[in-house]
Amino acid sequence: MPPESKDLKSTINLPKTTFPMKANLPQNEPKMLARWEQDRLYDRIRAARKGSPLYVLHDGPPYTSGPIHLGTAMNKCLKDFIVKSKTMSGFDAPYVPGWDCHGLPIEIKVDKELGGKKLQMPPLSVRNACRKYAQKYLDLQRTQFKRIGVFGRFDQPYATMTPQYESTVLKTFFSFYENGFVYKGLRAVYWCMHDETALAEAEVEYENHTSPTVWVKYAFADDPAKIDPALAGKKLNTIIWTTTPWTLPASMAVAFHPDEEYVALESGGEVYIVASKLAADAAAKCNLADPHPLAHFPGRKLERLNFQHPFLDRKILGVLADYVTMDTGTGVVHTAPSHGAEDFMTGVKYGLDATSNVDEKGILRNGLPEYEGLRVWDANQPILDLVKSLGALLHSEKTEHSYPHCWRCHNPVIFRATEQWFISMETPMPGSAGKHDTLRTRTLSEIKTVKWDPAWGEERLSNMIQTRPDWCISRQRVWGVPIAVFLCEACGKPLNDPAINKKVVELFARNGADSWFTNEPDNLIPADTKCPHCSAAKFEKESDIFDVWLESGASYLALVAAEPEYPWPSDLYLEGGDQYRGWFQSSLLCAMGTHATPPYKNVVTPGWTLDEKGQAMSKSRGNDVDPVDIAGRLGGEVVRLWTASVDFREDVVGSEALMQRVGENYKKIRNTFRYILSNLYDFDPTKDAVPFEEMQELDQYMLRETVAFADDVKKSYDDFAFHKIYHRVNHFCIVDLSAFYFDVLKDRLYIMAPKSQARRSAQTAIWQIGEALVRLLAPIMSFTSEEIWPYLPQVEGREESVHLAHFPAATDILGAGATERDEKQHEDWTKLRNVRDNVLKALEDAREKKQIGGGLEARIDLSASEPLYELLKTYEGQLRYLFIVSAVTLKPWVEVEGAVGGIIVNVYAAEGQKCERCWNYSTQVGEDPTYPTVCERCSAVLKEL
RNA sequence: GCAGGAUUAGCUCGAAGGUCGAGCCCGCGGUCGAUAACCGCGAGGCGUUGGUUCGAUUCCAACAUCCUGCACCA
Repeated sequence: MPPESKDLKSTINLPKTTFPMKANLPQNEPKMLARWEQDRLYDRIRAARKGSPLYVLHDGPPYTSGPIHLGTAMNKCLKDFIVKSKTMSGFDAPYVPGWDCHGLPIEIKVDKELGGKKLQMPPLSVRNACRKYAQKYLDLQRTQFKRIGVFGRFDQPYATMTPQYESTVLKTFFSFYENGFVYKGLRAVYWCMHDETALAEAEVEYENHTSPTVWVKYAFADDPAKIDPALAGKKLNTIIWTTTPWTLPASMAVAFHPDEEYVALESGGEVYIVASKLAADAAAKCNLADPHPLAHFPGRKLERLNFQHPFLDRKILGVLADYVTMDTGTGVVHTAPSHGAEDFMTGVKYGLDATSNVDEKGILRNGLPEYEGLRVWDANQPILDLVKSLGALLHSEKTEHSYPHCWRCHNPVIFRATEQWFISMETPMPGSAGKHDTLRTRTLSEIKTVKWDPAWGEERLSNMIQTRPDWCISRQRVWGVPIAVFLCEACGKPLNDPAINKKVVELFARNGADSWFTNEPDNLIPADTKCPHCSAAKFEKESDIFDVWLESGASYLALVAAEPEYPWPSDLYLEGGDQYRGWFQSSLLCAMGTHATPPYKNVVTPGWTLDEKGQAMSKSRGNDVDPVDIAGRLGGEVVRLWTASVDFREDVVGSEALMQRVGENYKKIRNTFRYILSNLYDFDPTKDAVPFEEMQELDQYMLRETVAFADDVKKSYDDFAFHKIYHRVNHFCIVDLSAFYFDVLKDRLYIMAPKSQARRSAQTAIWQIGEALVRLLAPIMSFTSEEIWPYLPQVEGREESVHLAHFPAATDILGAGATERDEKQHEDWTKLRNVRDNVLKALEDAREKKQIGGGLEARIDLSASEPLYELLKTYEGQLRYLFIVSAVTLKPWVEVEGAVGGIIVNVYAAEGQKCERCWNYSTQVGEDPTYPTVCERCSAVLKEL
């Protein structure tokens, strides 16, 4: 029964699928997540890869004081891409997320919540409040990371506030301690005398402050001829300049720049040494009448010569320092090692006394009656008066300048030298060859064994290790791991007994670091223990806690302690560039102290997240993009795809507009899949698949292109070049598939008899393409790949989840036995596609001239020079389908003026009638009386049906 | 100020000592059998100034702008 003309449409194999065009990601992703959770997919992946080579990416712990931001989201997505791609490459790649829970920011926030109550609370209560706070954000961040599709051992993460972790921190410290790396000593730190506490640099804010500024005469107390013969017998002085007169009692040295020129100015019978560049200014300020230079010399001439303190019986040493600048003052810097960071360093270098005579309340002690017992600010004027009365005050004025303030109480802070714990960078390594084989030098040589990506990381970290001071690991705080060391009550010296240390580590492992607060020394120290220094028998507990960097630096040590089969070193660390100062460095040092090797084989550094103007993204600026918000409105997949779209090794731009754009792109990829699925509705690979060698050549060519595509993508996964994958996938979907292959294939898929070899060949190809593409995209588009997975034909042995599957190999795509590459075929088809582009351009010209509308309304004459003509001749019968026109006539080459690329395309209106079924034009429409409105090709198909 | 990095189309990127290029966006058109789709065509660029070179967007130097970390000091 011949179909009526209106029923012809029902004889066409139009695409059909229930795979929705609209993704509805915000609604569907949470359902997918629930399913994964219920199926315990992460555990099933572990089980599936058990026994495969391990690949351990060790997670850097984010800080638990707020929700995640775009940078954190990107960081986790990148790690997820790596873990999933390694998994699909056949590795056993576990991922244990971690969190950094201790430290100041949390303690400060909790302080604010507690208000004045904190002072009345015992440390354990404060710690409990902090723990609750940290746990709250750990839970929040965990939910947020999962929401963007990150896979990992989320039900059993590592956290720096767990007993096992805390004991590892302490054990790591003892490893340093027992090997002689640790000492306790003075150091100048920021000190808030209002809050009576040391401050970290991050807790200091610069605000304007008005200070008295004084120019003070320091008499020279050495032989002037040592500087220059011209000065012999002169009454010599130098002039210092300071904005903190209260530090003068602590003045131990005057610093000169080694290479800057200084001048000795004679005026009123005395001689003054100041920097040449500042001489005029200093002479004017200090009212030096008629100054004239006696000698010029570099600052280094003054090293280790003596001066006299203006009001104390103390020799002041001439020292050299590179930080002396020539922009303000006199070029001579009064140096009080107990009250300045740089002064302190200089003091260490020259062996100066750094004892602080300022107590924790900021009151001067052990001083002259004029200022004894006064607060530092109140001492300024009396000291100034004292200096003046001795004739040493040459000038004074008020200066407004930027000065560090406490970020909590906003009072100005001071530097104050206090006892701190240090890890010395100059300690010889255990079993070392000599004293030049120190923690610093060995670390520097071990840095070279790590692969840094980008490569500048090696230089950057080396520079930092090269110049960094000893590591100050103590903090006078509550929320952290206590430095669990006993101190002799009599002499104050620490007890370092490995047996006792071990006992405390075990205690921490059982009961957590809180047990340091609940146990008294007597519970932990054997009764007969005596101080090795003074033989006293009474001990007290150290009250400082560890720098949090020491804690997070021990993270891989903690993980390996719990998972002994994990490799040392780990395969990869991946964190932002700020971690060269932080985690990369502290992890490296902790590993050096315990294993004498780095904890990582590879270190990768993503860039910073910026807004569309190139400004750093931050919540306080209000230019941040919230990944959780994007996930809620556009989908977690969009956050993932955005992460993949940018070159993460550089600073990356994130914005609403970019997310929208990526979302558009997502639709394109999704539609490509939808088209594949919609043409497989009647395809069962076990029955219908066509062997490679029997496939149409276009299909063979496209499958080989797919193999090349898969190779590129897999290579890019290995290189962590996700943005290349993003662009390669786009290109493949848009240019190779949608615009070329699928467009050409429509005719064959729709028109040919459903079970015809031609159609089955095409279906086999797109099935394999879909199967390859879904796997290759799974690490990045984890939600959508999983959604697509069951829509593709189910063959036996196929995994339940795409995330359990492997990347496709060439034999998966082509079938066994097919040659992976065919250069001739590739070149031929590249040329054919080139000709196609020329034809499409010619069609567009004809369209513009209103000669044709759709391509099928055209027939074309094509002529080409050799050897292209020969090639076209071979494919002559296929050309009309390749170009999607109704007819192609191949003509021998004739030399024509203006022919481009050896091709001439002429477009004409197609001859004959439009076939009502396939829309091609044919002169034979109507020849078959059974089907009078269709072409010869369609009538043949219809007879077959 | 010190250390490290960046600058290519409106956006995201790729390549290379020899006329740079892709996708998206945009404009125009086609199609109405992937339709909250699909196809084609078009427009559009190497931060600035020097140097090396036959030739530089590429190599070198300086400058500018931006990012990160450190130092911001007497």
